Amino acid sequence: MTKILCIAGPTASGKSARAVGEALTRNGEIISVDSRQVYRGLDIGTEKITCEEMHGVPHHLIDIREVNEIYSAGDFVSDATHLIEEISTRGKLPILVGGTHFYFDALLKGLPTGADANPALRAELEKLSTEELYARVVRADARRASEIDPHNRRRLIRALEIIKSLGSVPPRNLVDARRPQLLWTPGVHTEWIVIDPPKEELRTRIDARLRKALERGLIEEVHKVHEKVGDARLNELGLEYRVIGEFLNLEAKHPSGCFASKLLPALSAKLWQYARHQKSWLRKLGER
RNA sequence: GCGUCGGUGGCGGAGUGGUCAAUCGCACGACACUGUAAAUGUCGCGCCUACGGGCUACGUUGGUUCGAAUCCAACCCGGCGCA
Repeated sequence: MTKILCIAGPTASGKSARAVGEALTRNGEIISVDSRQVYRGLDIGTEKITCEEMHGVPHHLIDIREVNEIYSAGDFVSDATHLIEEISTRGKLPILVGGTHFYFDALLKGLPTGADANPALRAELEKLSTEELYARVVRADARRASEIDPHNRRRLIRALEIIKSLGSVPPRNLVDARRPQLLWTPGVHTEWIVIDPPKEELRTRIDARLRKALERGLIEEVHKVHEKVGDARLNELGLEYRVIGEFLNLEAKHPSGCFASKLLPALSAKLWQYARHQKSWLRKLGER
Protein backbone atom coordinates (compact mmCIF):
# COMPACT_ATOMS: atom_id res chain seq x y z
CA MET A 1 0.00 0.00 0.00
CA THR A 2 1.45 3.31 -1.10
CA LYS A 3 1.29 6.12 1.38
CA ILE A 4 1.88 9.79 0.67
CA LEU A 5 1.76 12.92 2.76
CA CYS A 6 0.47 16.18 1.24
CA ILE A 7 1.21 19.53 2.85
CA ALA A 8 -0.73 22.48 1.52
CA GLY A 9 -1.11 26.11 2.57
CA PRO A 10 -0.84 29.67 1.36
CA THR A 11 2.41 31.48 0.72
CA ALA A 12 4.49 32.31 3.80
CA SER A 13 2.59 29.86 5.98
CA GLY A 14 5.70 27.84 6.82
CA LYS A 15 5.08 24.78 4.66
CA SER A 16 8.71 24.12 3.75
CA ALA A 17 10.00 24.01 7.30
CA ARG A 18 7.12 21.82 8.37
CA ALA A 19 7.82 19.44 5.52
CA VAL A 20 11.46 19.07 6.49
CA GLY A 21 10.38 18.35 10.06
CA GLU A 22 8.00 15.64 8.90
CA ALA A 23 10.59 14.17 6.56
CA LEU A 24 13.16 13.89 9.33
CA THR A 25 10.84 12.18 11.77
CA ARG A 26 9.08 9.95 9.26
CA ASN A 27 11.89 9.04 6.91
CA GLY A 28 10.56 10.98 3.98
CA GLU A 29 11.63 12.72 0.79
CA ILE A 30 10.11 15.92 -0.43
CA ILE A 31 8.43 16.57 -3.77
CA SER A 32 7.94 20.26 -4.38
CA VAL A 33 4.50 21.23 -5.70
CA ASP A 34 5.45 24.65 -6.95
CA SER A 35 5.14 25.92 -10.49
CA ARG A 36 7.91 28.52 -10.06
CA GLN A 37 10.49 26.73 -7.96
CA VAL A 38 11.08 24.37 -10.85
CA TYR A 39 13.05 27.16 -12.53
CA ARG A 40 16.71 27.81 -11.93
CA GLY A 41 17.49 31.39 -11.00
CA LEU A 42 14.16 32.10 -9.32
CA ASP A 43 15.45 31.76 -5.78
CA ILE A 44 14.65 34.75 -3.62
CA GLY A 45 11.34 35.55 -5.27
CA THR A 46 10.05 32.01 -4.89
CA GLU A 47 11.43 31.69 -1.37
CA LYS A 48 13.22 28.55 -2.46
CA ILE A 49 14.51 26.46 0.41
CA THR A 50 18.26 26.67 0.96
CA CYS A 51 20.66 23.79 1.20
CA GLU A 52 21.11 24.22 4.95
CA GLU A 53 17.38 24.42 5.52
CA MET A 54 16.93 21.06 3.81
CA HIS A 55 18.84 19.37 6.63
CA GLY A 56 19.91 16.62 4.31
CA VAL A 57 16.37 15.74 3.22
CA PRO A 58 16.23 15.12 -0.55
CA HIS A 59 14.05 17.66 -2.41
CA HIS A 60 12.67 16.89 -5.86
CA LEU A 61 11.28 19.05 -8.68
CA ILE A 62 13.28 22.13 -7.75
CA ASP A 63 15.67 23.72 -10.26
CA ILE A 64 14.79 21.32 -13.05
CA ARG A 65 14.18 23.84 -15.85
CA GLU A 66 15.62 27.02 -17.29
CA VAL A 67 13.38 30.08 -16.95
CA ASN A 68 12.77 30.31 -20.64
CA GLU A 69 11.53 26.72 -20.76
CA ILE A 70 7.93 25.81 -20.04
CA TYR A 71 6.88 23.51 -17.25
CA SER A 72 3.23 22.59 -17.04
CA ALA A 73 0.75 20.74 -14.86
CA GLY A 74 1.05 17.81 -17.24
CA ASP A 75 4.79 17.65 -16.69
CA PHE A 76 4.21 17.80 -12.99
CA VAL A 77 1.71 14.96 -12.96
CA SER A 78 4.02 12.62 -14.78
CA ASP A 79 7.13 13.65 -12.81
CA ALA A 80 5.36 13.43 -9.47
CA THR A 81 3.74 10.11 -10.29
CA HIS A 82 7.11 8.55 -11.11
CA LEU A 83 8.75 10.05 -8.06
CA ILE A 84 6.05 8.80 -5.71
CA GLU A 85 6.50 5.31 -7.02
CA GLU A 86 10.25 5.45 -6.91
CA ILE A 87 10.49 6.92 -3.42
CA SER A 88 7.96 4.43 -2.12
CA THR A 89 9.83 1.46 -3.50
CA ARG A 90 12.91 2.69 -1.67
CA GLY A 91 10.85 2.39 1.48
CA LYS A 92 10.57 6.10 2.11
CA LEU A 93 7.57 8.38 2.50
CA PRO A 94 6.86 10.76 -0.39
CA ILE A 95 5.92 14.18 0.98
CA LEU A 96 4.27 16.58 -1.47
CA VAL A 97 4.58 20.19 -0.39
CA GLY A 98 3.71 23.41 -2.12
CA GLY A 99 1.44 26.26 -2.92
CA THR A 100 0.50 25.41 -6.49
CA HIS A 101 -2.77 23.88 -5.57
CA PHE A 102 -3.77 23.31 -9.16
CA TYR A 103 -0.95 20.79 -9.35
CA PHE A 104 -2.47 18.91 -6.44
CA ASP A 105 -5.77 18.94 -8.30
CA ALA A 106 -4.16 17.67 -11.47
CA LEU A 107 -2.56 14.82 -9.55
CA LEU A 108 -5.73 14.05 -7.59
CA LYS A 109 -8.23 14.20 -10.40
CA GLY A 110 -6.00 13.48 -13.34
CA LEU A 111 -5.64 15.38 -16.58
CA PRO A 112 -6.71 14.35 -20.05
CA THR A 113 -3.89 12.37 -21.62
CA GLY A 114 -2.97 12.40 -25.26
CA ALA A 115 -3.41 16.15 -25.58
CA ASP A 116 0.02 17.60 -25.08
CA ALA A 117 0.73 21.29 -25.41
CA ASN A 118 0.93 22.28 -29.06
CA PRO A 119 2.83 25.56 -29.32
CA ALA A 120 2.30 25.94 -33.06
CA LEU A 121 -1.45 25.54 -32.71
CA ARG A 122 -1.54 27.91 -29.76
CA ALA A 123 0.33 30.57 -31.69
CA GLU A 124 -2.13 30.24 -34.52
CA LEU A 125 -5.21 30.37 -32.31
CA GLU A 126 -3.77 33.35 -30.48
CA LYS A 127 -4.38 35.40 -33.61
CA LEU A 128 -8.13 34.81 -33.54
CA SER A 129 -10.62 37.04 -31.79
CA THR A 130 -12.06 35.85 -28.52
CA GLU A 131 -15.53 35.59 -30.08
CA GLU A 132 -14.18 33.37 -32.82
CA LEU A 133 -12.39 31.13 -30.33
CA TYR A 134 -15.56 30.73 -28.34
CA ALA A 135 -17.60 30.02 -31.46
CA ARG A 136 -15.19 27.28 -32.42
CA VAL A 137 -15.41 25.61 -29.04
CA VAL A 138 -19.21 25.77 -29.16
CA ARG A 139 -19.20 24.17 -32.57
CA ALA A 140 -16.82 21.36 -31.63
CA ASP A 141 -17.84 20.64 -28.05
CA ALA A 142 -20.93 22.40 -26.74
CA ARG A 143 -20.73 20.66 -23.39
CA ARG A 144 -17.26 21.98 -22.71
CA ALA A 145 -18.17 25.41 -24.06
CA SER A 146 -20.91 25.71 -21.48
CA GLU A 147 -18.36 25.39 -18.67
CA ILE A 148 -15.83 27.93 -19.92
CA ASP A 149 -16.04 31.66 -19.48
CA PRO A 150 -16.42 32.96 -23.07
CA HIS A 151 -13.87 35.70 -22.32
CA ASN A 152 -11.16 33.42 -21.04
CA ARG A 153 -8.93 33.04 -24.08
CA ARG A 154 -6.45 30.81 -22.36
CA ARG A 155 -9.08 28.24 -21.40
CA LEU A 156 -10.68 28.43 -24.85
CA ILE A 157 -7.39 27.84 -26.60
CA ARG A 158 -6.58 24.88 -24.41
CA ALA A 159 -10.04 23.43 -25.07
CA LEU A 160 -9.43 23.69 -28.81
CA GLU A 161 -6.04 22.09 -28.33
CA ILE A 162 -7.63 19.10 -26.60
CA ILE A 163 -10.39 18.95 -29.20
CA LYS A 164 -7.80 18.83 -31.96
CA SER A 165 -6.16 15.72 -30.45
CA LEU A 166 -9.09 13.94 -28.82
CA GLY A 167 -12.10 15.21 -30.73
CA SER A 168 -13.70 16.59 -27.58
CA VAL A 169 -12.84 17.46 -23.99
CA PRO A 170 -13.45 14.48 -21.73
CA PRO A 171 -15.96 15.13 -18.94
CA ARG A 172 -14.26 15.74 -15.69
CA ASN A 173 -15.10 12.57 -13.80
CA LEU A 174 -13.73 10.33 -16.50
CA VAL A 175 -10.83 12.44 -17.46
CA ASP A 176 -8.51 9.55 -18.03
CA ALA A 177 -9.88 6.06 -18.16
CA ARG A 178 -6.51 4.55 -18.87
CA ARG A 179 -4.79 6.08 -15.89
CA PRO A 180 -7.08 6.08 -12.87
CA GLN A 181 -6.68 9.11 -10.71
CA LEU A 182 -3.65 8.31 -8.69
CA LEU A 183 -4.77 9.56 -5.33
CA TRP A 184 -8.20 8.01 -5.50
CA THR A 185 -6.83 4.63 -6.31
CA PRO A 186 -7.70 2.22 -3.50
CA GLY A 187 -4.06 1.27 -3.07
CA VAL A 188 -2.93 4.80 -2.28
CA HIS A 189 -3.42 6.35 1.11
CA THR A 190 -3.10 10.13 1.32
CA GLU A 191 -2.67 12.09 4.48
CA TRP A 192 -3.15 15.85 4.50
CA ILE A 193 -1.57 18.55 6.58
CA VAL A 194 -3.17 21.90 5.88
CA ILE A 195 -1.49 25.00 7.24
CA ASP A 196 -3.90 27.90 7.07
CA PRO A 197 -2.98 30.79 9.38
CA PRO A 198 -5.55 33.50 10.12
CA LYS A 199 -5.54 36.58 7.88
CA GLU A 200 -3.83 39.08 10.15
CA GLU A 201 -1.03 36.70 10.99
CA LEU A 202 -0.47 35.75 7.38
CA ARG A 203 -0.32 39.36 6.24
CA THR A 204 2.27 40.13 8.85
CA ARG A 205 4.33 37.13 7.79
CA ILE A 206 4.09 38.06 4.13
CA ASP A 207 5.32 41.60 4.77
CA ALA A 208 8.17 40.50 7.01
CA ARG A 209 9.27 37.99 4.43
CA LEU A 210 9.13 40.55 1.65
CA ARG A 211 11.35 42.95 3.54
CA LYS A 212 13.90 40.20 4.02
CA ALA A 213 13.70 39.20 0.38
CA LEU A 214 14.43 42.78 -0.69
CA GLU A 215 17.41 42.86 1.64
CA ARG A 216 18.67 39.62 0.18
CA GLY A 217 18.75 41.12 -3.30
CA LEU A 218 15.33 40.40 -4.78
CA ILE A 219 15.48 43.38 -7.13
CA GLU A 220 18.85 42.28 -8.43
CA GLU A 221 17.50 38.79 -9.04
CA VAL A 222 14.53 40.10 -11.01
CA HIS A 223 16.85 42.32 -13.00
CA LYS A 224 18.95 39.33 -14.00
CA VAL A 225 15.94 37.27 -14.99
CA HIS A 226 14.58 40.21 -16.97
CA GLU A 227 17.79 40.52 -18.96
CA LYS A 228 17.64 36.84 -19.74
CA VAL A 229 14.00 36.44 -20.76
CA GLY A 230 12.49 39.86 -21.48
CA ASP A 231 9.22 41.53 -20.52
CA ALA A 232 6.63 39.04 -21.70
CA ARG A 233 8.10 36.05 -19.93
CA LEU A 234 8.83 38.06 -16.81
CA ASN A 235 5.17 39.08 -16.62
CA GLU A 236 4.15 35.51 -17.03
CA LEU A 237 6.21 34.55 -13.99
CA GLY A 238 3.95 36.79 -11.95
CA LEU A 239 4.02 38.35 -8.49
CA GLU A 240 7.41 39.76 -7.53
CA TYR A 241 8.81 39.18 -11.00
CA ARG A 242 6.01 41.11 -12.65
CA VAL A 243 5.70 43.91 -10.09
CA ILE A 244 9.43 44.54 -9.82
CA GLY A 245 9.80 44.21 -13.56
CA GLU A 246 7.31 47.03 -14.04
CA PHE A 247 9.11 49.02 -11.38
CA LEU A 248 12.46 48.59 -13.13
CA ASN A 249 10.96 49.68 -16.43
CA LEU A 250 9.50 52.80 -14.86
CA GLU A 251 12.81 53.62 -13.22
CA ALA A 252 14.59 53.25 -16.52
CA LYS A 253 12.18 55.69 -18.16
CA HIS A 254 12.02 58.23 -15.35
CA PRO A 255 15.16 57.89 -13.25
CA SER A 256 14.07 60.77 -11.05
CA GLY A 257 10.68 59.27 -10.21
CA CYS A 258 10.35 58.03 -6.67
CA PHE A 259 8.76 54.66 -7.19
CA ALA A 260 10.69 52.94 -4.43
CA SER A 261 8.22 53.97 -1.75
CA LYS A 262 5.39 52.39 -3.70
CA LEU A 263 7.17 49.11 -4.34
CA LEU A 264 6.69 47.40 -1.01
CA PRO A 265 2.96 48.19 -0.73
CA ALA A 266 2.42 47.01 -4.30
CA LEU A 267 4.26 43.75 -3.66
CA SER A 268 2.47 43.22 -0.41
CA ALA A 269 -0.91 43.69 -2.06
CA LYS A 270 -0.15 41.24 -4.85
CA LEU A 271 1.10 38.58 -2.49
CA TRP A 272 -1.95 39.04 -0.33
CA GLN A 273 -4.19 38.51 -3.34
CA TYR A 274 -2.27 35.36 -4.12
CA ALA A 275 -2.59 34.10 -0.56
CA ARG A 276 -6.33 34.73 -0.61
CA HIS A 277 -6.60 32.80 -3.81
CA GLN A 278 -4.78 29.91 -2.19
CA LYS A 279 -6.95 30.10 0.89
CA SER A 280 -10.08 29.79 -1.18
CA TRP A 281 -8.73 26.58 -2.70
CA LEU A 282 -8.10 25.25 0.79
CA ARG A 283 -11.73 25.95 1.70
CA LYS A 284 -12.80 23.76 -1.16
CA LEU A 285 -10.33 21.06 -0.17
CA GLY A 286 -12.28 20.62 3.04
CA GLU A 287 -15.48 20.10 1.06
CA ARG A 288 -14.20 17.17 -0.89
C1' G B 1 0.96 90.15 0.08
C1' C B 2 0.29 89.92 -5.38
C1' G B 3 -0.05 86.51 -9.54
C1' U B 4 -1.09 81.74 -11.21
C1' C B 5 -2.70 76.61 -11.45
C1' G B 6 -5.57 73.35 -8.81
C1' G B 7 -9.12 71.02 -4.86
C1' U B 8 -13.90 64.86 -7.72
C1' G B 9 -15.20 58.07 -4.57
C1' G B 10 -9.88 54.39 -0.02
C1' C B 11 -5.86 56.20 -3.71
C1' G B 12 -4.37 57.88 -8.76
C1' G B 13 -7.01 60.27 -12.33
C1' A B 14 -11.26 61.50 -16.35
C1' G B 15 -15.45 64.54 -16.92
C1' U B 16 -15.77 71.15 -17.86
C1' G B 17 -24.01 73.33 -18.36
C1' G B 18 -28.48 68.40 -18.95
C1' U B 19 -28.86 61.19 -20.47
C1' C B 20 -23.29 61.71 -14.01
C1' A B 21 -23.55 57.85 -8.47
C1' A B 22 -19.75 60.01 -11.98
C1' U B 23 -15.15 56.69 -17.98
C1' C B 24 -10.65 54.30 -16.51
C1' G B 25 -6.58 52.24 -13.54
C1' C B 26 -5.13 50.58 -8.61
C1' A B 27 -6.56 48.77 -3.92
C1' C B 28 -10.49 46.01 -1.58
C1' G B 29 -14.28 41.84 -1.53
C1' A B 30 -16.47 37.45 -3.83
C1' C B 31 -15.98 33.78 -7.55
C1' A B 32 -14.53 30.58 -11.88
C1' C B 33 -10.75 27.87 -14.01
C1' U B 34 -9.38 20.00 -17.40
C1' G B 35 -1.36 20.76 -19.47
C1' U B 36 1.17 28.84 -19.24
C1' A B 37 -2.20 28.20 -12.66
C1' A B 38 2.55 33.25 -8.92
C1' A B 39 -1.06 32.44 -14.95
C1' U B 40 -5.99 33.48 -17.13
C1' G B 41 -11.01 35.15 -16.66
C1' U B 42 -15.88 36.93 -14.31
C1' C B 43 -18.81 39.76 -10.82
C1' G B 44 -19.29 43.51 -6.88
C1' C B 45 -17.28 47.95 -4.85
C1' G B 46 -21.53 55.94 -1.79
C1' C B 47 -26.10 54.80 1.37
C1' C B 48 -31.02 52.36 1.40
C1' U B 49 -33.90 48.86 -1.38
C1' A B 50 -40.17 45.37 -1.20
C1' C B 51 -34.32 45.03 -6.83
C1' G B 52 -38.96 48.55 -10.03
C1' G B 53 -36.10 52.14 -7.92
C1' G B 54 -35.15 55.83 -3.91
C1' C B 55 -31.64 59.15 -1.36
C1' U B 56 -27.11 62.11 -0.32
C1' A B 57 -22.58 63.36 -3.23
C1' C B 58 -17.63 66.38 -6.91
C1' G B 59 -13.26 71.92 -0.76
C1' U B 60 -17.12 75.63 1.92
C1' U B 61 -21.00 79.19 1.44
C1' G B 62 -23.97 81.93 -1.63
C1' G B 63 -25.47 83.22 -6.68
C1' U B 64 -26.73 82.68 -12.22
C1' U B 65 -29.89 79.02 -14.85
C1' C B 66 -35.78 75.30 -16.35
C1' G B 67 -31.16 72.53 -15.06
C1' A B 68 -24.23 73.01 -12.26
C1' A B 69 -19.04 68.53 -10.55
C1' U B 70 -19.15 71.76 -14.82
C1' C B 71 -20.55 79.24 -15.14
C1' C B 72 -19.94 83.61 -11.34
C1' A B 73 -18.49 85.60 -6.31
C1' A B 74 -16.43 85.29 -1.57
C1' C B 75 -13.96 82.30 1.73
C1' C B 76 -10.85 77.90 3.23
C1' C B 77 -6.82 74.59 1.72
C1' G B 78 -2.48 72.93 -1.51
C1' G B 79 1.46 73.48 -5.59
C1' C B 80 4.27 76.95 -8.32
C1' G B 81 6.13 82.07 -9.65
C1' C B 82 7.10 87.10 -8.03
C1' A B 83 7.95 89.75 -3.81
